[in-house]
Amino acid sequence: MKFDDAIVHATFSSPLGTVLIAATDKGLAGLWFEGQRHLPAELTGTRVWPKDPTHPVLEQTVAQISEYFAGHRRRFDLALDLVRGTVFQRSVWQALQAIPPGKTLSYGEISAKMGNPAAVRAVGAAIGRNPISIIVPCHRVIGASGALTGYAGGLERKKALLELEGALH
Amino acid sequence: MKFDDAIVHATFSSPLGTVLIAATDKGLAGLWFEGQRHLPAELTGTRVWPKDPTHPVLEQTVAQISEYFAGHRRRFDLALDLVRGTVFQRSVWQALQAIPPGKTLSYGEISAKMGNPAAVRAVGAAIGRNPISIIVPCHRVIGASGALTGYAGGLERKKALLELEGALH
DNA sequence: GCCGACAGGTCCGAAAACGGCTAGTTGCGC
DNA sequence: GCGCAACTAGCCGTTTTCGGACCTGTCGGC
Repeated sequence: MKFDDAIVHATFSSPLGTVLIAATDKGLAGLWFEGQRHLPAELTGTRVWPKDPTHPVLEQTVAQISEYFAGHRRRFDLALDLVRGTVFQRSVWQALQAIPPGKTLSYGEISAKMGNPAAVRAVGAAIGRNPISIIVPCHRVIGASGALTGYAGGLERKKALLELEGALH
Repeated sequence: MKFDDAIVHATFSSPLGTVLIAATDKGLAGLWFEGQRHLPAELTGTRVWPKDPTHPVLEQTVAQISEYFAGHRRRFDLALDLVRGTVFQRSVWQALQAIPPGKTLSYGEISAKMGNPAAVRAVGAAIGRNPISIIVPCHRVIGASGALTGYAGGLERKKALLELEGALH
């Protein structure tokens, strides 16, 4: 995944560990947990983005995420910069945003809704590459059997997020 | 067991407890005691059949069963819809209808009559799935030793039915 | 470029488990 | 010896369970 536009980042701590966020002038471009998988190359490599905690989008993000973890917010109001990724991935991420808080869907239901029921594994792979955790709610997708099945940030975090939203039990 | 055709149901009370009956336009399709085993999924699940106590077949059934329990009737004159079930099950249910009231057969005798003497346990399993109790007289089949051995509606009911028909002692 | 791995799910066949049994064999007590 | 209970091992259709095969888009490695 490439980030050609001017991009800045910041970090803050959450109940689920340190969180790194990145934004362009178009909006929030990424939100990753510490140690999660499928991080963009810029985060693991030598080249880094400039740090700028005063960026308006990043400040809004920190505020809304804090409200979210405090249980005072369920939906987010943020400009998102989701230009990157393949056509297929973007359509998956778009489908994710249609899942309301407190509800879950299965990978199969997502692929069916996208008109390609057989692309279940591909959907799983694309969800795993979702750059904006929590806000693009990839954690609301679980296995058809009800098992949590996987999460780039670790199953513990997925479980915690779903419990926070009241989607379990 | 599937019930694809249009089907309606009704309930009535008998000396042996509440009875549920179901019918299609082809005839009586089911008669179950309250709480008996091997109920069709439609009765235990969320999906239910429409209720229609005025259905001709159901009215006839209620009338004839009442006469039966009053001791004024031994044979039934009803159209039966026994299309469902496997080939083997249907042949077993057919064999049951050949047992006259007041008489009993053993599971082994049934399987022998069907030309497959070794299929005794299979016969027992099929009899347990008989959808139309009383009228398809599964209660007239007892163990080779004379023991009642089993009944989906409970051994007490089996015993009561056989006593009513004068098949005991 | 080709290959293999994935945050899954469906289908199909094989295998095992499960019964409303029963004849045969023990192991008792008389 | 005899009778009776308890156990056993086959019997057979059905149901359930389980394991592969296959599908699909991307990405990382060769």
